[in-house]
Amino acid sequence: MDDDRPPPAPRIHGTIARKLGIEIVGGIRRPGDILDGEIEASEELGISRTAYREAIRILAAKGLVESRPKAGTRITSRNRWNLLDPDILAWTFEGEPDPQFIVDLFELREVIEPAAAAFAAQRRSDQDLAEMTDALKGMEAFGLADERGRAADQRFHRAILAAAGNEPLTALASTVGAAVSWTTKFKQRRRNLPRDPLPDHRRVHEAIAAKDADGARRTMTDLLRLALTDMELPERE
Amino acid sequence: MDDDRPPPAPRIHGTIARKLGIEIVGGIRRPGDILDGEIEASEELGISRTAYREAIRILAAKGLVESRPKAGTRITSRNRWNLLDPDILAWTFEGEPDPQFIVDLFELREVIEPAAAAFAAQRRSDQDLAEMTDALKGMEAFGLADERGRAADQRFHRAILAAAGNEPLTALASTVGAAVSWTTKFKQRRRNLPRDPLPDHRRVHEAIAAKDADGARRTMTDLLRLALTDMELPERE
DNA sequence: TGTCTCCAATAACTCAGACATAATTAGCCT
DNA sequence: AGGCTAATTATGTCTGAGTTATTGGAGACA
Repeated sequence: MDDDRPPPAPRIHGTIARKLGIEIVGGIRRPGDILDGEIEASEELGISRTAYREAIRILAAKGLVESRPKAGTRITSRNRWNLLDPDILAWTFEGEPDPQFIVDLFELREVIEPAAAAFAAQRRSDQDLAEMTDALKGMEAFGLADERGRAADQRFHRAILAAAGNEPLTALASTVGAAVSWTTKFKQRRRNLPRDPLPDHRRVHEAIAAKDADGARRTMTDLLRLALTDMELPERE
Repeated sequence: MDDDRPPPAPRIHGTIARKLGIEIVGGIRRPGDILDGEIEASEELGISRTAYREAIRILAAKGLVESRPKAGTRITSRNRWNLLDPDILAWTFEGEPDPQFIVDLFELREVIEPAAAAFAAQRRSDQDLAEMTDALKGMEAFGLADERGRAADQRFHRAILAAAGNEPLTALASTVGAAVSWTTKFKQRRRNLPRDPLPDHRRVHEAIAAKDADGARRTMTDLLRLALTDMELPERE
């Protein structure tokens, strides 16, 4: 069910799409800007027009640009961007993301994950629970300072989303869940483990194990709120 | 701030991407399937390899396929698809979408929109409120049987999301909001206006106008729950 | 018999150059 | 001044050749 083959080797079109994508979400290139013509741009980059065009198609598919004959390829306004697209999210965190954006992302998590935890408490299978238990063990074994520990953290949250039994909701997991990982790395950068998040995770786990929907919602809300305050980001006025 | 230029004329690569995308999300082609080679496929479709390849790049950007030299282009497993991508959502509703999927979508709305309504009640500007008022008037004027009325309905929900002041949350609006429109059309198909949804909308509007966050959350929840029961879709067991 | 290394086949990838098409712009006419 | 028309131009499409990354199997070896 899960195709876990090694990712394809990086190709030119993907590389260029990534490069341009980072420049766009990073604000180097701004909405309304018109990119250089295909011939000029491809020569500038030392690649063929074909490869450059395919890169543009990728960006257009994600809503970052729109191109039309004669007018050229222009960067669309931000509200047209698919901010939840995994690639776009990853590109956003390649640069220095706007602190407000991170706050917004956490706010989104505070909306989604408690609800997902409640659903998970109601619908989880024993296998789902076993996956959560295993992930929790991984977090305990390595801690969040370790890369493997962070991976286990992500697995824990993904397992909850999966147990919620709602496909579109789970699709958010790959994006928001990825953001979790980036923000955690972000956090480590400025301070060493401000507080032990493991007890919070255990409480969520217990509630889901007991099929206590309200408890799961509440404990998950607590977990996220504390995680956010630990980030020491600007509060919303 | 909003680039509302006429959409570019349909091009071959977009058309083919759409066609293949519909076949994939519609289940005609299944995960794990390998598409025909570029030469064969492009000849079959009567187009050039270039156009076909660009179509594949679009699908790959949305996570539907993955291609590698020698191995070919294969359809990825569903959990890799960006189900929230506006195009994918639209393609899904081109065919007969799985009823369970629609239920999941409504469930997602019931998670997101009440929270958004609560934020909107706290953060709305007078201009935001004016937009909602205007949209509500549009709904009253035309009713949901009319295309313009449905457009006003969408505007109402979008205005709330926008007033919530959370960009990623708003990004969901273009997808979930679009789904609203499709499901409404879906509903009209089987029965003529089961119940007047306007009073529900007015109550949400009043709560947001009064900056009553809890009230906004509650009334929005009611609105969505009733809208779902009106769909007469299979309940989750 | 099973495992490993190497090699050849293959399909996607990249390139180059030409022609077609659709927006835009300027210019013309009314 | 306004609206139609045609030239301009950047993207779109096509063809055909050459390159590169996987793969699957042949052959060597334990």
